[in-house]
Amino acid sequence: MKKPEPKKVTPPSSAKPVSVDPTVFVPKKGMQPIQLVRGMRDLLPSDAPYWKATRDEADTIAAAYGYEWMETPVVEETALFVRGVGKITDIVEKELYSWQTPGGEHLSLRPEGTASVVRSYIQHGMFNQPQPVKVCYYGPMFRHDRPQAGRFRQFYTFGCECIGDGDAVIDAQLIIMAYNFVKELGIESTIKINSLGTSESRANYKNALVSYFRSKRNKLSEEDKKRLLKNPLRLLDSKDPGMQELKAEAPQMVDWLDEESKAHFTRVLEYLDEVGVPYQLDPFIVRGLDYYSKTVFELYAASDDQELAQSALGGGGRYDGLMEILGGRPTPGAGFGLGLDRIVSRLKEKNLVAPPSNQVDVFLAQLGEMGRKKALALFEEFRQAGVPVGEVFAKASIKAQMEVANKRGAKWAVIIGQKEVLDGTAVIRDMDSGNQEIVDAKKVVAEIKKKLGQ
RNA sequence: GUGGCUAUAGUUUAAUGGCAGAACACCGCUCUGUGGCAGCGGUCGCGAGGGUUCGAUUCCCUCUAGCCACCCCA
Repeated sequence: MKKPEPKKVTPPSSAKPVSVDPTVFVPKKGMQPIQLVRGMRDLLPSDAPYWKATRDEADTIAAAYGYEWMETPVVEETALFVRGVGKITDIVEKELYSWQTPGGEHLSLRPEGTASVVRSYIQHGMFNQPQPVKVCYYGPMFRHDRPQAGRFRQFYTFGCECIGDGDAVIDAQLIIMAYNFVKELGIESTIKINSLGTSESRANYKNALVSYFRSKRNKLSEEDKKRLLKNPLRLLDSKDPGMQELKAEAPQMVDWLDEESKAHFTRVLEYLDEVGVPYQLDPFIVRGLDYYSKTVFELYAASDDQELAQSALGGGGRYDGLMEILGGRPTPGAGFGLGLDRIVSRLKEKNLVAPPSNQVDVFLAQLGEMGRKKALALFEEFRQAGVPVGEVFAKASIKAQMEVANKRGAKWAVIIGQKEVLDGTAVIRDMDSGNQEIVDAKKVVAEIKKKLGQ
């Protein structure tokens, strides 16, 4: 941890002695304002409706499929991710935000959600609950990747995990959920799906793959040679033009799947067919996290959306071995994570959500200190009566307040000035016609309710 | 992390080796207890640092950030 450098303050020599508190930051002229940290971003009020729509849909879909909300901390022991996600993965090797505390703990900001949920499942003995345990979460993840459009160092994920049952129907239903989530928001997507088999069959396949590519080693690019050593499965995803021919003749994962994984995969696909959720088999989907087994899938924005950068919206799969890796009893699990930043940016670009609105039907304006006091109290009356009212009490001039009332689309303005306070009345102005009527201050709320048809 | 492109007001942008302009937005006035329309006025800017030059927003270098491709994926 870096300690903040103490601020040095040197008083000008000619100045008369001034007592300067060195712990107080003294602003200087022409000082640069502090900027966002690289890869971070502000979610502004103008984006709020899009995030709200996304959040609401997440709640709706989770509830519909019987998933309960939970939240794990943003900070975890580094070991959780090293063991869970895998030591030899990009996420852990180069994208983890890690540090050591003064107390000597090795901590990291979470790069994904599954490892934490599984940790929590073990720690809170959730295996004693009816299985499977179905939970969802919604929150920020951190990866120290190079930022780009649609790729931030802090990004938001909606994830669902189903732990405690290994049936293929669970894999299928998770995929259906992810697909429906974006579909119901108005985004067409494509599912790419593959099976990695069990860790044994995957290991066998990996060996076959390595020996195949080793024999062609001289034809590999430098990047691919590295992959051969580190993560041979990723060779299948290489975009190196010279690789296409080699890839075509390479051993296929399907041929190395054990019988059980093969049957499992077939059932997943059958279930998807049954529901009519479209998918593409893609042997190159291998996922960048080590914990996956059997089913893996990724969700991409449909082709007409691909002019937008970063079309991958999310992904997931089965992780039957993860529980043991993290020290729990053998328990199957499966889940997915969806990138909300990317989903929100599509909602915006396609105008799928009503733009931000601060419209109100009724606006409360005041004049003079007495009027302001009365209006402040009247505002509370309206609020308790459940009538949304706009106000800018901070502005003194009636003119400025009427401007705001107009901007916010108010149909009626309620005006209280000195005179009204003394008379115990209020003015109700029809903003369309400009007609005004004077009513008893005690009856304003009822009167407005009547006008609103409530 | 590697390579490339870019950086002018809150936003979208124009021009220029010699005073940096516009539109929208914001604030105010015309209208001192009343909004929309109109007219007028105002605030705010060359990402940071260095170099070349009489003079740099403009040319060069470094840094920073964004974007694009790779790497990966959310």
